[in-house]
Amino acid sequence: MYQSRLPNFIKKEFPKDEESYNAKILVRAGFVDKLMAGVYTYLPLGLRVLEKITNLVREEINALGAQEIRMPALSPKENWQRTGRWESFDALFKLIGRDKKEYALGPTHEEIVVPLSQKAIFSYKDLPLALYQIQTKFRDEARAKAGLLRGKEFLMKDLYSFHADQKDLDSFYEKVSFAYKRIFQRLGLKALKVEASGGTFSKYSHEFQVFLENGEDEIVYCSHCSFAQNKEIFEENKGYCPLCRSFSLKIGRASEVGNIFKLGTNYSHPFSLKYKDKEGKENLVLMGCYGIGISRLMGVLAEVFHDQDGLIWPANVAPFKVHLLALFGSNKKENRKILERARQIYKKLTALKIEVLFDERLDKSAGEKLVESDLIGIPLRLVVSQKTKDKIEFKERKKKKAQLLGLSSILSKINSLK
RNA sequence: CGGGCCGUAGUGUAAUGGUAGCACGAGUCCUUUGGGAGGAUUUAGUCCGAGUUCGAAUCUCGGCGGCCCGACCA
Repeated sequence: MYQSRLPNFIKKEFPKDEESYNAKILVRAGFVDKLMAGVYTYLPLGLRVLEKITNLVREEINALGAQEIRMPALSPKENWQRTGRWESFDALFKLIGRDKKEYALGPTHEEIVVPLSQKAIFSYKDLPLALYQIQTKFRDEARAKAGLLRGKEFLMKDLYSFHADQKDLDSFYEKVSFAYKRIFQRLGLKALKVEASGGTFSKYSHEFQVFLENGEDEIVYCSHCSFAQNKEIFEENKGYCPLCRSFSLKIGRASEVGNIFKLGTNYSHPFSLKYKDKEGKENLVLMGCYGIGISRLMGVLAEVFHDQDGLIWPANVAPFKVHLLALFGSNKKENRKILERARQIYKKLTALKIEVLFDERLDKSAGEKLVESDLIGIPLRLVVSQKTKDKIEFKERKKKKAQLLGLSSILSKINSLK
């Protein structure tokens, strides 16, 4: 991609109306634009990151044998009345159509997926079933906060599973848990699996929490064993770990990037979602639901991976793998050569399906290009200039030192990045 | 939803109640080019509404909006 084609949303200063780091840097570096509190536009660079995360999540969820669907964001009041959540779901966005009918904008989709699955679940032979979607969610939050960490409109992966018996639900729940661990691991995040309240309907739940200064949750965990609980359910004792009994309990702030629930029959019951077993007897379907906040993850990644100069994206979600800069001098003839060399490199890399952002802009100074490159945070930077002669300067965003290399050794460096 | 802080060109900032200024950006021209280049020139602003006052960006009230703390967050 030629950088001259990118609309330039990069700012010289941090926005004054944001305080959380992820909001400040993502706005400044031109990844997102704020439309209103808790609602952001994803600009070209930001959308690329969002889709990288989306695809990574999709891969792992597909590997569970789940089927992707896309449910509507708009849904009728009746479905929500059926479960009582028209009244009880505080953050439900409600609207009225010209037909005077009332609708909800989906904050989560149990009310939609249950009647949907009813059309495909009749017998024990139709189970288990797992459906998921990656879709924009709406929640009328009392307070949007911390940039992408809590928005009124956000991207979420929501998976719903359907089972004939508890054992099957339990084993699928564990499989999802492992898939989640893989997802966060691939994103370079240390996510702690934490016991949490099941909320109004469910007794059991686990959250996946990433330690962050400005995370919303407080986590009690043991530095000695695997004990970890959300502070909201932690019961005070004499200071030792309830699991391993060592005095190694710690507390930390974290942001919830995923959660998994065993819903049991809480949603199949109001919709009478049943299947016939081998004896022809009708039973309620057991359900689980599993969410990952995709856009929140993008905010968390910005919070975790940066330095004073800007973002440092992990390679597998970076908007591009390589940032190729052509730095020009005063000599026009020389500049033409530099541009030509850079263009050759760009062509070779793109022919190898390597994603390259090519800063070939003539009207930007070398300094500005370098500063912007650091802000954007693409993992590898290549520079062609008068200084590099017939070599190419290679630098990893996360490292201090650059080195001059030939194209072939640069190619092997890029390949080893993966 | 309670509390606090705050709203000035696109961005970031200044202006005792007394001429709304500066920098960056953007447009044009020239010179520049390895860490946000320089000159010339143009462009663009006091969130909205009322009040106090000879005079309001500044004081008062109301609204709207943003951030933060808390409550809330199946």
